[in-house]
Amino acid sequence: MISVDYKDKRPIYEQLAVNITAMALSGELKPDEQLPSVRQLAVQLKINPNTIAKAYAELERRGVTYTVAGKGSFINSDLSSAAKAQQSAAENNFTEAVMQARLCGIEKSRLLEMIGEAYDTDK
Amino acid sequence: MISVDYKDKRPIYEQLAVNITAMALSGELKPDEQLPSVRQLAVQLKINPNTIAKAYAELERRGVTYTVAGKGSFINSDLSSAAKAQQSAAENNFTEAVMQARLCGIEKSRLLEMIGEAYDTDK
DNA sequence: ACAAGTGTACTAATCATAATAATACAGTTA
DNA sequence: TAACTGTATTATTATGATTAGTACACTTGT
Repeated sequence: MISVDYKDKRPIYEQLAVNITAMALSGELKPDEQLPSVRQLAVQLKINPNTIAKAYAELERRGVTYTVAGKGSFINSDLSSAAKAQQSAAENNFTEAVMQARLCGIEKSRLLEMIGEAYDTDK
Repeated sequence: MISVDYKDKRPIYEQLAVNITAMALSGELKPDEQLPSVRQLAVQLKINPNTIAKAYAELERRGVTYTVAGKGSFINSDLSSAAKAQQSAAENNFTEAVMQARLCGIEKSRLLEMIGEAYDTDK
């Protein structure tokens, strides 16, 4: 389900874009499946339609969706570029986390331990 | 050297706090060593004294420094609480990065590879 | 043709945060 | 006493996110 977390410091439109991208990549949203309309989702989440529109514009810019004038926004069938971008971002994030941990004096063996746990966590 | 990066999206006062904390934990700043004065550092970095003051207040709140009225701010000799907080944050960040990577379909073996490289990087 | 729905565009107003600016104050030091 | 310390206060500016309201071109179903 598409949702928004107000405790999250990221802008709402960014949360929506990331959220929907994840749902598309996981298959929870199928290729060519139509997203809820801007106005409909705005009512559902009780936020401004312009914020939804901004998120949808971002999704199209990132290659996650395509737009048909007068019809709506749909999940792209080719998500390879979005998937690559996401993986690249995740790898950068991971590398940064490793270097940060090293600077804190965390041993490499400890990181290896943590991977074992974190990688198999449900969530 | 204490510095500020305007390309960084984090607030200046936060950058300063993190920067000085890292210098204290690495030993680049010794226990009981006096930090540059609010006004002096403001001139040096060409930013407002209030921004420095905010960073110094944060550092004291986080247990990195102590303040002597009329004298200045000094590095705390006991940095264990700050070190623990920093390590805890780094571990959380690392765990998040691992789970994000897994969600992107990155194999565990790939992460193990990347640790080998990232952990030994200079920077 | 018509009405209702789609995304998009535009301007304005509001709000929160960061940063600047200019003082002022209490304490310390020489 | 003079010059320095951190701190506090108030006001102002800048920026980004969000809200608000409106308008437009397009598609769909009647």
